[in-house]
Amino acid sequence: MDNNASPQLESEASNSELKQESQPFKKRKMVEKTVVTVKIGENVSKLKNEGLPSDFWSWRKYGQKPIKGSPYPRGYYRCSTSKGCSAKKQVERSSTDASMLIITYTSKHNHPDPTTVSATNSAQQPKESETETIKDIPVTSNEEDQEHIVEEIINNKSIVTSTDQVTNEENFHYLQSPIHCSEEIIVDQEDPFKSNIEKSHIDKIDILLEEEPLCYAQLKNLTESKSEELDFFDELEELPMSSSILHFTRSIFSNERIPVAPS
DNA sequence: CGGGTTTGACCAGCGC
DNA sequence: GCGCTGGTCAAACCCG
Repeated sequence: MDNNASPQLESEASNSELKQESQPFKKRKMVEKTVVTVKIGENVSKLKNEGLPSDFWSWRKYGQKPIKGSPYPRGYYRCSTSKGCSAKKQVERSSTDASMLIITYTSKHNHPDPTTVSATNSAQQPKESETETIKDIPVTSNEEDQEHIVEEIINNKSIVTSTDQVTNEENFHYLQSPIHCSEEIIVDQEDPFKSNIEKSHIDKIDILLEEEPLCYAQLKNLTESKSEELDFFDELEELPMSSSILHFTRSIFSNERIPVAPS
């Protein structure tokens, strides 16, 4: 059934991977892989509860496995946006820091960005559904704008923290070929919002937030409700992405631009 | 009813 | 060669 299943991906422990289609001489390892480490806060779960998707792509979970050495299981997701899409992601919690999410993206989407498509279709109806339909339409056409904004921010070096020095824009090179890639992008959810954004890019974020007020409101409300924290960890194991995280990941992946830190 | 999640079984690579 | 472990499959179940 799943042909791409043959070149099974290895966990981040193995750095070299391969794409079976073009590299028949090896079986495992060498699939395009991008590891994104996301630091999460309590609010994350809340957003999820609101019905937001874990990503702007549609992901379908097809498996979950306990990982040796980690108390948390790893979830396996496949892109369900398009049938033939081989894009996958693995989501697990860091064994050392439960507040860290390790999201491993593998393969590429072989179809256009859904938000791009929808944006194209609806051309411009920026304010049409933005105000109240966020629950039903988690990804509005506005998000593309937000995406660009966030992407700008990223390119201006605010998101990527730990590898910041290495993966600066000039050092970014984007995955074009199925060569190796075991890189880590630390998306510290608190960092971009607290330190960098609040300071330097507050304006941009403001715009961003204005475009999606509910999202912002949620974020704020989330922090307030403590009882939800438990829920958070509970659900985390299944679907960990928050909208804010998704903003960052979107900005990173939507254009097939996967920053790779040279090893 | 369609799409997504859960979960046990199976398969295959890798290390010893 | 064998066992361990990670990755995938697929049937059953759940939910909107």
